Amino acid sequence: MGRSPCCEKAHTNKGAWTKEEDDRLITYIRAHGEGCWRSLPKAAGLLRCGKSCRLRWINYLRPDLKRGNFTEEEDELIIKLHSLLGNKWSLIAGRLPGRTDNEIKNYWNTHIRRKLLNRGIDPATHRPLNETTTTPPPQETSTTISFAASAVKEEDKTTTTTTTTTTTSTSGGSVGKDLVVLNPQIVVKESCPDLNLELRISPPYQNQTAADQPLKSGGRRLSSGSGGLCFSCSLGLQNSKDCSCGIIIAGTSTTTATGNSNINGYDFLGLKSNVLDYRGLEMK
DNA sequence: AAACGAAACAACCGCACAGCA
DNA sequence: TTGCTGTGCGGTTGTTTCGTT
Repeated sequence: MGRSPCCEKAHTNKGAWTKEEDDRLITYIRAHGEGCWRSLPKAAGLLRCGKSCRLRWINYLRPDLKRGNFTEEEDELIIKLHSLLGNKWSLIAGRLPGRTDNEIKNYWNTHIRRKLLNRGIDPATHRPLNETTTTPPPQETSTTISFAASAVKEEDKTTTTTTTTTTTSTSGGSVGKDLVVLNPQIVVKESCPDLNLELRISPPYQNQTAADQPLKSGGRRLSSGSGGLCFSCSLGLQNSKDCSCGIIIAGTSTTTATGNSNINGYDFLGLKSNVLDYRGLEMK
């Protein structure tokens, strides 16, 4: 028995959305909230596929979207994130408030790719173009963000650590990650100075926001950047006045409100001065 | 002003993942 | 354990807009 189609294609509109359709969708979601996309079109009186409604809402109708041109800071941030994450547009979007994965993907393909090529950089590998024939691209090798070196040093300082190394690989571009877990609340600071991409394994934080709640079902949402930290902290912006998770910084380590130690504190892209405004961002 | 090509943007499609019965 | 379902993601395609001749 095959899977039922997400919608009755014969009776659904396709193509550009009309103002009336947008209004219907907005009105319905304001009244009933997001979710249950399959049944939403019928309930909202829309002749659209549920997936289409979801896409329209997420990419264009959500009230927290930032429209308009990308800034130079956003450009550079996207480039850095792409060099580490590959074509993980949703993850990249998660670090750019008000931007959607689709928007970033399009922007990458139309602007940044060309920008990098003009700089003589291969947009796929982030290496100089004349190196790409001799050096395998990161997607296929271990452009692993190796945290092992710093982990060893950190390990010297503690006798109760366990080291877990995981490497993930995906078809679209892999992100190798040596994740060193010291205890359920501590992840060793990676040696990469620019980006805080740590994944935490920790008990649920009591003051979770809606965005930190687990998915009701399905999806591939990753938990990086959540796990009890506010978004400022997930970006390494613990000094930010916008920090809302109660992390107290002491030197190069932090202590959370629950008393757990945290390694942290480097200047994420030099953004401790809030070059980018991440206020109000919710991880998707 | 018209034709054409390139660029930019919007939307669709197929697949993968996670939750649940 | 397995299959179904709902949802999210990345790649691709279609459409519109802009610039040039």
